[in-house]
Order: sequence, then C-alpha cells, then structure tokens
Amino acid sequence: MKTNSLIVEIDGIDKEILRDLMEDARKPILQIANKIGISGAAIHQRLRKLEQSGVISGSKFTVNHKILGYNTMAFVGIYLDKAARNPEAVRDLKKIPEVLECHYTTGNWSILIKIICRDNQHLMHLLNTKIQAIEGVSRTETFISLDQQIDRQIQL
Amino acid sequence: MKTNSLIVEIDGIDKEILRDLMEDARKPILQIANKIGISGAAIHQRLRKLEQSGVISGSKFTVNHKILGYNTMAFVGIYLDKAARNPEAVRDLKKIPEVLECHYTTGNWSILIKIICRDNQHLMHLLNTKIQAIEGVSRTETFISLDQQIDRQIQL
DNA sequence: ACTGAAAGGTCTAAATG
DNA sequence: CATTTAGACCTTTCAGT
Repeated sequence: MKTNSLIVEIDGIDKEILRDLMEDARKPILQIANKIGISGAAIHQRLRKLEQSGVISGSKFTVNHKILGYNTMAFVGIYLDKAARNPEAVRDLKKIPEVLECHYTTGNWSILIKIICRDNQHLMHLLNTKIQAIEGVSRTETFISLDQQIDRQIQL
Repeated sequence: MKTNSLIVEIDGIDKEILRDLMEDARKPILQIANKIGISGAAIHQRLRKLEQSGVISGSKFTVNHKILGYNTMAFVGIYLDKAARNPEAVRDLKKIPEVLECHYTTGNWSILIKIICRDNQHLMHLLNTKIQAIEGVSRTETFISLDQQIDRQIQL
C-alpha cells in the first residue's frame, strides 16, 4: 500500500512522455500520442497529473551563451567568515545576474556558485568588485570551465 | 560596421520574446504578441531567425528530482593521473546516468562533475564503484549540495 | 520587417467504456 | 485510466505591403 508518499512514482508511459518533452518542450502532443499508441487526451490527462504532483517543475527555452558573447563559465568556492552569514550572502548573490547557480555545500567552502561571464576580464571584475565585496566573504577559489563536456537532466 | 561577427546581437523585442519563453517554453505565442504589440506571425519570423542563428539552443521540460526520490546533489572534483586522459574519462562519465554536468576545469582538478543521487548511500556507491573505477582517476573530492539556493539561466 | 487570413493542430471538458 | 467528440483557442505559413 502506498499512501502519503513524498516520492511520486511514475509509470513507463509517463516516462516516455517526459523523456520526449524534456528533449523538446514544444514537441506536438499528438506525435507523442501516436508513437506511444494512446490518445492525445490521455497524454493531456497525464501531464496535468504530473504537474499537480510536482514532478514537472516547468519548461524552458534554452539559450546559447556563447553566441550571445558569454564565453567564460566558472565555479567559485566562497569562504564566509561565519557560516551563519549564508542567508545574507545568498540574498546579495541573487542580485548579481551572472550568478546562475548557488549551492550551500559541505566541505571547504560555505557556498559554491556557477557564473557566466563575457570573458576573463569580466570574470575578474565580478570577483573583485561584486563577489569579494559581499559582507562576510573572506576568500574565494575560482575554477574556470574550459569546456563543458556533459550537460543534461536526470535520466528517466 | 559589423560583419561576420561570431556574436549575435538581439534587440529588445527578441529579448522580450526570449525572456517569456525561457520562463515557460509553452507560453502561447499570441499572448506574447499581444503584450508586445506585434502580430503572432512576426514572433514566428523572429523565432525562426533566432533558431537559425543559434541563439536558441532548444527547449526542455524540467523535472523535480526530489519528488522522484533523488535527494542528493553533489559536485565531485576529479584528479586524473594524466590530464591527457580526459577524453576517455569523459566518455566513461557519459555512461553514468547520474552525471548531469562535466567540466574540464582550471585549478586543482582535471574534471569537475555535478551528480544527482537518491541519497548519500547511492552517492557513496557511485563514487566507489563507478567513478573511482574509471581508468586514470587517482582521487576525488566531493562536495554535497545541502541546498540549491539559486538556479536560473543567463539574464537578457 | 510586419500583417491578416486560412488551414491545421492543441487543449479542455463532458460523456462513455 | 483510456476514449471520443466538439468547440474554443493557438500555431504556422504565405501572399501582400
């Protein structure tokens, strides 16, 4: 018996639908329906349930940074003088548009962020004038991504 | 004069369209058109150009890992005994479905990966039996993301 | 570069198996 | 859970400006 599980279980048909839409959010529903062998309305019913249960958290167009002139991606480990300053630091990091991800991590740093910059000079400027300027930040360690070789979602 | 630029410049209308679709890939084009004050056909023309120029790299449904039972996200810095072994290591990492990102980085490590696991035990198992087993991997350093506080795309 | 119109696809809801 | 149907709405294309 499964009651009140926080974990949602999905069946093979749900997986097929999601796999298609995770690859292309605008893929026609009827195309998926024909491939699977059920009606379009059935797919819609399932999608509504997946949304209600929270399995689907949204859909996004993805944009190619490099073509827009953003060539330098980097990870920055941030040391805070007191770990308790985390909420204020995150609040300030949210205001920096170049910050794409921010994680509260175990290990040496208090915070690990992923940032996207036009070039190395832009990165240096960000580090020196924005990130190091945040109250409580004592030191940072930067790792530039020379090449992103894998970029994908969870596999169903 | 701008000729043969590798960087594509986009105007304010393109930005508005992209901002909407980066938030919700299935947002009706006509809704965006009415908001901006141009016809749906004009939006389609612009989207076609943005696709052709490579600005739009795709669209994706995003799935909530936690609801599917994947609760542990971690970053793993990987030391290779020879940096030249990178291509084989990446080839092997691609075969591990839990690996979401893989970056060739400057700094201490040769490779930095982001992985998603069910729990800490699953993470340990992955590290011990899959990642450490890759030819050329000498050592790893793991940083568990206790909380992802920012997750977004580049801002236009 | 944008528009309007036409044709076809998508989505929802209600009734049914 | 799946299906069908029907109407409303959305997408896409194309000739025209």
